[in-house]
Amino acid sequence: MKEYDHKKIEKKWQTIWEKNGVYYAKDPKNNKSKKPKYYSLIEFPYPSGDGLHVGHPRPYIGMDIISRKRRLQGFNVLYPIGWDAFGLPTENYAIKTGLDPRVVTKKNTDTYRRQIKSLGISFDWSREINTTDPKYYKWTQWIFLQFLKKDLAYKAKMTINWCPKDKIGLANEEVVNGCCERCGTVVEKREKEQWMLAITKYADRLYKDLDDVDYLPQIKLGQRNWIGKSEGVEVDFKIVSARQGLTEESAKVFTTRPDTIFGVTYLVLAPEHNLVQKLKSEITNWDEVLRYIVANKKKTDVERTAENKEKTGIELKGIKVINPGNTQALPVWIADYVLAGYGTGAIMAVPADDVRDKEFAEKYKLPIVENYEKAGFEDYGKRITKFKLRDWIFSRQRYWGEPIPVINCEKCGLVPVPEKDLPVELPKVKNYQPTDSGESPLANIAKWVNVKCPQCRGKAKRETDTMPNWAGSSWYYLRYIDPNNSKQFASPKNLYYWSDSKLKAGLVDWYNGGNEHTTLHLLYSRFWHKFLYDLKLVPTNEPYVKRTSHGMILGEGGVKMSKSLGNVINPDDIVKTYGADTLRVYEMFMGPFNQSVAWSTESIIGSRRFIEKVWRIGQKTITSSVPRSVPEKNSPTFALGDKRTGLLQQVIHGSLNLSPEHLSRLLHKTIKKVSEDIEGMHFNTAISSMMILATEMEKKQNISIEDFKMFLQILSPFAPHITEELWSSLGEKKSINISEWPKWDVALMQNEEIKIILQINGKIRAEIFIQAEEKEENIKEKALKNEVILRHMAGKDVKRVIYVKNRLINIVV
RNA sequence: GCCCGAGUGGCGGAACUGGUAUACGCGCACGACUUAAAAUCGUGUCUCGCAAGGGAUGUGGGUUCGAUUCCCACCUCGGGCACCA
Repeated sequence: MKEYDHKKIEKKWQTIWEKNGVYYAKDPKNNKSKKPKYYSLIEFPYPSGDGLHVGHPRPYIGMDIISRKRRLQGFNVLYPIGWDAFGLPTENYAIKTGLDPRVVTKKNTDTYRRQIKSLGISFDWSREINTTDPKYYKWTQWIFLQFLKKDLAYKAKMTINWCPKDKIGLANEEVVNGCCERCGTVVEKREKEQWMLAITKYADRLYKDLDDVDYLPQIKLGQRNWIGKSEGVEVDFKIVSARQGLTEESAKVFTTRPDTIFGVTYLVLAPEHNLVQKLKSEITNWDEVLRYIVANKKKTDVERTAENKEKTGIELKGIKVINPGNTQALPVWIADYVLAGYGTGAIMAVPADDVRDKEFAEKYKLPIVENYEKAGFEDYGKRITKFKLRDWIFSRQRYWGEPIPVINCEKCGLVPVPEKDLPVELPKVKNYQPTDSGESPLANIAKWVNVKCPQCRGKAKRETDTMPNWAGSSWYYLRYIDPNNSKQFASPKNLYYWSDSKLKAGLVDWYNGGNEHTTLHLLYSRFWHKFLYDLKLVPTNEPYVKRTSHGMILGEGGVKMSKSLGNVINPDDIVKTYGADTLRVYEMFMGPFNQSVAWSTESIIGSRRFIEKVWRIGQKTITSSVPRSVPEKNSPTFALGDKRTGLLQQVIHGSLNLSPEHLSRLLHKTIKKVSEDIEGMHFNTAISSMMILATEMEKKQNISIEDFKMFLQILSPFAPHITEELWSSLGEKKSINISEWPKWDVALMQNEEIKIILQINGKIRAEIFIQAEEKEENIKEKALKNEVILRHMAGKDVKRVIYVKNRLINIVV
């Protein structure tokens, strides 16, 4: 018997697969097979310097199982990978070491590629992309220019987060609890011109079109919460001043509860509200008000949170507003609990019904009207829809990102870089540290910055801001479709081919990614896709037909795996000791795919034992085999996972030697279970059922080659190397990867006898066996005659007998 | 504070739309094989009880013939958002 040598087998097949290109997807021009297309996608990794840890491959393995199954089901599968390589860690590393980020990225992607390849994931490596490759980001810049053309990219003065120690502008994601993520210094606010993308123009569609896609419910909910749609009414409150009476001005208030208008006791404006400045001359306590506004503006995020969100405010004396509901004059306040950026920046306060208003009213002794009359929804204003979503701040003052392809001309203003001049390549610099002024390090490269204006040929300067690292990942799934196209980001022919046949529904058939990306990345890429759709550059309205997510792999003991905790497990070590197939099976077996699970090196051995068992059965089958078995009628039966009767237990533990019919029955049940479990990503239970089958196969003296091959096929997406090796040892000339997914035979699965549980008042007392087609009355009669049942029922009357088909009988006494 | 997810053996976890709770795996104990060890195989492994039988799915209620599953209240943990009117 041949020894199972995972190193030899895995290396052998990985080399053969790569040489033969078995996992290459076929594009329409070289595809004559008429196979339907299937596009499965994982979130392409950020290649960090630490290399892969065991958590990274989990989604790759999950989608690999889906992709491999699809190939066996006869699809032309596109399962690509690339690198989302722009970003902070590489840049920070460059600042620290002075190394060129390009060199660092090359080194990191080489490591990642080698590690991922060692796991036998069926990626189409011929389509590998890298967001930092000028040939790639040419098109990221090109799409930006299209946004600019449509006025969806614009510049605006924005308050940004500024780290005074690092002298650098921070993205919101880089601010943790009001402090700089890198050095922990309290972040200040600074006004700066920023590039913005008008995602809010798409808010309604991004919200509504979720109805048409197949995302997990919690993912849809995450998107909806983030977009934050609320339906309400805009109500006008006329302003009266003590000096001149009724004014021309009115305060517009947005409310989702216009019915509470009779409960309004005061009005609150955000301190930044422009009405405050407009009414300056009418406000009798202006000095005091101005002091409050200035003090409030100075506050950092840290101070605001540290104050435990105690609401503060000040009354605007000398002015009142008229409640359109009951013409009552109400006081007007400004307060920090009203946000300038949402709604109209003004609220009508109903302290009886709103906890925040109540808290404020109690603090400042404002009136509270309980038990007021409710109004109709639209009686005092017009219906309006408001979104929480803000426009996307699209510029970063960083080096390692796509340069924004715009030129600032003294005469012409902002001029887009002509498309023929793309890409605007990142120049090499000596120092990656940002400048004191908060500009990107690119601002220091005079040779690169100073250019001629493309319009007037006069003196001009390049935009030195770069794009956020969300940019390259907002459209990468489109580039895989045509990765080497130098004329377009992808050809219409390829785009059309890889789109869902129903069109509009989406393009990627199944996209799996992390929960942490279900808001931003998913929303951004949907936004870009819809924009490209409006330009008729992509054939579908949505990018992803289906979206699922995976849970993280945590370190031993359930804490996050991190370098600082020293609990990082490198997959290289596991592959070396146990093999890629074992690692794959273990990662899928350890727990539900969509939940976080703690790593346990101790438990891997179980998966390795299973793989070895498969190997032993394989060796046995190769040397001696029997023809395919046919089940006999009336043979004893059992169900998967049925332990109570002890029958399966006896089977598993060998005290009962299973007939070939049983094996066949169990095999077909397992085929069904595995086929269905893969679709629901219940990989753990799929493996469990194959373990049961393998245990039983090992008990058998002889297994038919046909049966064993079917087992290998359903196992192959999980453990591709060992199954390919055994498949070829059984004389197959073609790869198991292009064989046909086995179908379960319902006739072979059926049990002749069914076990029925007998309960009295819901308590289990006994069990009986019935024939598959037996009549209900007969079954009930049998149950009532059962010895154990009679004993328990002595002296009691039967009130009801409940029969659940093929399951149980409950006798109520 | 709000939203989402989750609480089941020593551990990771099973249980389809309310119908045999603890599948599968790890660990542990004992046994077989072995000079021995490893590997492998076998037996056992929620709990009380000699048994018949009873009790257990975070806690307390409810609905039901029957609840891990549905409803209400609460507790704990994980994740997200932070005054969104």
